[in-house]
Amino acid sequence: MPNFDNKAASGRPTKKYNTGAPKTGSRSEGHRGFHGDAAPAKKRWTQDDRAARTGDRPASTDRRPNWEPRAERPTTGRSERPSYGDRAQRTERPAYGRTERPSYNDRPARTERPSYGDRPARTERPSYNDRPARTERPSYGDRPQRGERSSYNDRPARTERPSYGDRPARTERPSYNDRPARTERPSYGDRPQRSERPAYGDRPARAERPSYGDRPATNDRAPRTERPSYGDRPARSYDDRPARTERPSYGDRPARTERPSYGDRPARTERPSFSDRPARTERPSYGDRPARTERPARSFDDRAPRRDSDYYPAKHDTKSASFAAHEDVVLERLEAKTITADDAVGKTWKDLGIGDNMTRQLTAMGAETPFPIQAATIPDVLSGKDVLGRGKTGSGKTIAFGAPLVERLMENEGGKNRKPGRKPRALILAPTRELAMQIDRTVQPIARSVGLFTTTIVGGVPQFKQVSTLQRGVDIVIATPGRVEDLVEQGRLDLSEVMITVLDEADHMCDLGFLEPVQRILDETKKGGQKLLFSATLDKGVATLVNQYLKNPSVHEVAGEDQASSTIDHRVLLIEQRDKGRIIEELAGGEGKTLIFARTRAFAEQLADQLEDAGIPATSLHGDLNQSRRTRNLQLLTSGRVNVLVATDVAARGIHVDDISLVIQADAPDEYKTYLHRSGRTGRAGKQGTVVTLISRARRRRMDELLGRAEIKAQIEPAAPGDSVISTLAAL
DNA sequence: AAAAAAT
Repeated sequence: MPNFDNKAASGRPTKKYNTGAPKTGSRSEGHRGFHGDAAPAKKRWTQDDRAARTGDRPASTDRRPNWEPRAERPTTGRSERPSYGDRAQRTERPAYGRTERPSYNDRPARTERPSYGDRPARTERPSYNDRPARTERPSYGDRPQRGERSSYNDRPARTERPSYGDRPARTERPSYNDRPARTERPSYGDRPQRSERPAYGDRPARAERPSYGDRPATNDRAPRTERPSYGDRPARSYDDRPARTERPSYGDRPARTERPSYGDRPARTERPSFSDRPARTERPSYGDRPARTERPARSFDDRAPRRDSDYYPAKHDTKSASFAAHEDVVLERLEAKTITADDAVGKTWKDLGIGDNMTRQLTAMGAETPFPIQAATIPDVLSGKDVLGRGKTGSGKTIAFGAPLVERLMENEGGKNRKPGRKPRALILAPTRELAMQIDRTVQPIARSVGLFTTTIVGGVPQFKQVSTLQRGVDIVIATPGRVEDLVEQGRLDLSEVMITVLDEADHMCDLGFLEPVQRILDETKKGGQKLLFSATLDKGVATLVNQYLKNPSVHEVAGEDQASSTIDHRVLLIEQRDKGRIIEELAGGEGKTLIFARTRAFAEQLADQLEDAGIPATSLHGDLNQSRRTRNLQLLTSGRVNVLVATDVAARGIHVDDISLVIQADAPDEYKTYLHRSGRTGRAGKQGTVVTLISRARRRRMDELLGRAEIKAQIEPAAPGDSVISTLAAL
């Protein structure tokens, strides 16, 4: 059972409804609702009974959430007060609620949260706003799931669904009376950009408002320096400003985008992280950006040593002699402390410095003796050194950093710091939520065996549970970057005591889109803290972080564990594009568990649908699904209720599912590292696995080159639907 | 293109 389920079960009280009137018919004295022999026979209500009753008793009473005081309900009769019951039935209503994100209403009450007033405005950070809003993207989240249509438990919670058109206006509703009035509430740095918001239809008409038409243009306003700087002014939150209607209209000001943005103002030296980086739109986009070496150093990155342009060769510059030379240098560094599998033979956990309790736990988890990568890295981690660890997919990296990390926290703590609200002392970052949760499943029992606590801090899931766990006190945080940043900014996660930081899939965490958040997070951790970087494809791409944050790291990898010695059979099928669907159907129809990789979410979803239509139970995993569905769909494959999962690269790295016998790459990867990670989902723990990559003939050359980089020997052959090659592969 | 925060 996934541990986050454990937590859900052990943690906070669940919402209780129906706490009001006792039900009649209790059988014994002393129970509420006991009527003795006089108890009236239970009668089912007919439609007519119900209709007759609704006049004096609002039907929705019983569904009153317990936070809504009954006494404050409007006194108006039901007929005047539209209730939930008057809303159209589900099927009649328009398909709202596409996004299914936790709504405002699910979040902790405002008053429980710290003021947001003094944190930097959201617009200063590169945001996810750059990608199309969820509602603009095809959403697969709320469709009835393939094969699961019977259950409506998954539909969005009531409060998440819109269609509130006929509800009383916000201010008239009693339930929100106790929340601060708008002007008292903290600033919503995260609200949509002005230009995205609807017009201010409800503010006073212009003629009634003081006109600012004559006001000098923005640029003529008092120069910035004379005004309080947003950065260092003392908690002058937006709370202090006058209520909206009292404020001057901004209608005449230039549109926001024309005004000097926060991003333009000089960097705040006091608060280097979370604020100084350039706005995303100012940064070159991925497509346009020059090769790494040509990019100017990021403006906020002054501490980083200036990059030597030769040191980071362009990605595809294989023919350059200097590249080869440098790569050798880097590889040499990385291989400096290679150990062979033989070196680990006969080593015990105790030999490596792992204590008895943890050893018992590790043994119980099936890790009776250390794997080579664990034998290699654990002593150095325990000695407090920064470590780079490279072990092939499925070689046991999680325990390689997890076990010594827990051991170090133990030693460092001396059993003293178990106070509620203690700050976390270790942080493990992963690129996907599923991976973070999987790591927690491994690390949590190890930590618990010595009385330490972990929590996952990932997005896509309500914050509340995470925050209250943090408040209770946690020693190890296992997280994805976005939510960590969010909570840090909210002041609800303090990383200043983090003495060990692990980057799992470290090379990926250095890719565009991850690197800068990771840098900001690392900046929040304790100065001089230990850093551990692990990946199956650890390469020079991590040099940026290594130079910036690591001190004399020791580098470990395990020799003799290259792809050649792996248990994976690599096949490439040259196919006609139009045959792809058919061939995938034939391949996926086999007995064993099959994981199919598609390049886009839409294609992943389409393929899953297609397989279902062809009578092959399949499910999907990609970023267009809400988190509960992602978790569940992955669970469907793990549990074996479904044998085929179609995923984007969200599932490429780190995800462990037992006994995947076939990996199909419906779209070939662009990067050899992606190939290695995808194929690493099979052939785990010494088992046999097959990877089939479908390509068009036009891609043959690129594929050859990619396989060369991955150091993989694959059989490449043409194939068409119905060919025996395909059925042979499918049967495996 | 995907992923990582919501609204």
